[in-house]
Amino acid sequence: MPEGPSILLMKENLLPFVGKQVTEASGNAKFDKEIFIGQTLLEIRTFGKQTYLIFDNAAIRIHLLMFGSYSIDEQTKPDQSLRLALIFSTGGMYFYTCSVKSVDLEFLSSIDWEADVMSDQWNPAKAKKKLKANPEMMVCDALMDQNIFSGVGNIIKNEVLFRIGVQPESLLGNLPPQKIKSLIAEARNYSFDFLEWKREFTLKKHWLVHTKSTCPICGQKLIKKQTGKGKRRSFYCEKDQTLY
DNA sequence: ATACATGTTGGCGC
DNA sequence: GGCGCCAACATGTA
Repeated sequence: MPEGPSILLMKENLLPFVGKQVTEASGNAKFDKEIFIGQTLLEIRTFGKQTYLIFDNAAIRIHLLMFGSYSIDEQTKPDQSLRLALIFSTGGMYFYTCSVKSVDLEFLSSIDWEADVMSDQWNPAKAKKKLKANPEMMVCDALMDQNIFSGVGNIIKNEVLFRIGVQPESLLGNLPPQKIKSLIAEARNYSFDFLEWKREFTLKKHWLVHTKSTCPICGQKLIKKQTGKGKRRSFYCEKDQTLY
């Protein structure tokens, strides 16, 4: 489920509940669910991989992490994995094996919404500044950094780096300006391609390097390696992706 | 069946 | 106190 585009799709699916009143709240998430009963869901906002269900006095923050999932209108998984269920007169939303907590509305204003690569508020110039401030950082870590590219996950990371022909362990400070530019542009572009492919259930078919073994350009064997401080797996072509 | 994976956090040691 | 590294967690799949 979890990279930014998938979360945007989840939001779309939850949208019919906006304007509706919560009639029941349950699940094993450890926070005061009762206070949301009788409250109207005012808005759903996403920030990268996070989702905020916004009510009058507080918001519920949901993060699917690696294995989280959700369903609508019907509980589809064992009770034990149900973190949160919100029931409305028109149906319900169910969240499983994820991080759920309540945050006050003030918290929302502390979020740097301009860091969300899929947001209308996405600010490429600001991203550029953040990259400039970290010349020693590897580009693979930069892409995964939720303060810089909120919403980007490991799949997007691998595909973006292939698209722009940059080796994952390249240092930001060594990247030529036009590579920085395409890095920022493709982080957003690929996320939207991901969104459309995911919507059509053809995402995997479009992977060029992620989980692949040969380079689609030169046919050479791809390198599979844990890279960066995050030690997340990278798939890349030594020939078609330059180490800066 | 064992290992690994679309992710983050909290705790430990320095 | 702050930083960095790593274990822990959770579930489906190969």
